[in-house]
Amino acid sequence: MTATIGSWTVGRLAEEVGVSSDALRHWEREGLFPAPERSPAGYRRYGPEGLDRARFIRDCQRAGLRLADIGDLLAVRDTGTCPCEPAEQHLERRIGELTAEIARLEGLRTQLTSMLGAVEAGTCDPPLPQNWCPPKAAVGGECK
Amino acid sequence: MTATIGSWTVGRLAEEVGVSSDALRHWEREGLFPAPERSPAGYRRYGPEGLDRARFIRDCQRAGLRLADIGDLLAVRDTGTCPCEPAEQHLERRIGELTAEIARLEGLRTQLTSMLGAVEAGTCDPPLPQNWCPPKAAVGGECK
DNA sequence: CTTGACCTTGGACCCGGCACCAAGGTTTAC
DNA sequence: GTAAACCTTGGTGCCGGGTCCAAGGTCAAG
Repeated sequence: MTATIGSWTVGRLAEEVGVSSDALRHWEREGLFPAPERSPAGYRRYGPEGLDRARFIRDCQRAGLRLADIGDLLAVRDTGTCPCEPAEQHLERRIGELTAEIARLEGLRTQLTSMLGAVEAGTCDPPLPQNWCPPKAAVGGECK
Repeated sequence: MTATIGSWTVGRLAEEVGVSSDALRHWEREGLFPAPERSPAGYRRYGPEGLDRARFIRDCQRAGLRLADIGDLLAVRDTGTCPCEPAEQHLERRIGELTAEIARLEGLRTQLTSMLGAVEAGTCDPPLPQNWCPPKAAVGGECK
């Protein structure tokens, strides 16, 4: 309430939170940050709530949430209530995404590993790139 | 050698390989594909080697390699020798990347899972976003 | 008072891998 | 012969999350 002039400029706030001032301005443009008060000269002036908000965004980002999702959470949070319910949904969705992505990457890694094994063994035709070797020489694969 | 007019147009080749004709043209622009012969009217005409090449690129992509890497492999392949050695390096590098990424995602998932657990349990202050709850109400966290 | 470090704005650019567009020429199927 | 379905080119747009830039105003230390 008290418009205590906590008085952080973008740069200071950015440093405090550990992000770039460009990032802070970007968040503002994206609607995650309400337009802060300005100094007579037009400099952004943030109070403690700006610090809190920036940290919240940063933490959510570290949790792998996207800015749009964070915006959802902030909207709830700004009503004065906990964003726990929507957070739950976002977390669940994100966990699902992570699980799928991990599975995909693991499958890929398995594939690559077997390819690598084949390459090292000198048998370089069966794995996925069936045609490692140029078509002409494709017969007697004296590879490697 | 024999300039057999295999005669695939971009569209046909694209369909045959299972990619878009835009993708084929893109690959050409990116230097992965040599400029093909042209029909009198200027249409791209691909022979069997185009088919082979497109499939090679597609397969490498499926293996998670980037176009730039595939370009490296093709350069070797075009000398008439197997791209096995460079492929080995790319594969190893890529496997390393995958391993790192998988580890990162798993860490993230663990974190999110514990956050989710906390949210469900109603204890929503300790996990990463320390301040789920708006600062004012931060005291008696009757969350959820 | 000067120097240098900060701040302002809008916009362009980056990564990767295309997708989509317009405006026009060509080929093919009926 | 004509309409549909293809092809050509160069260009812009998209996703996400910013970064970097120029040109200029402001503020603090010495």
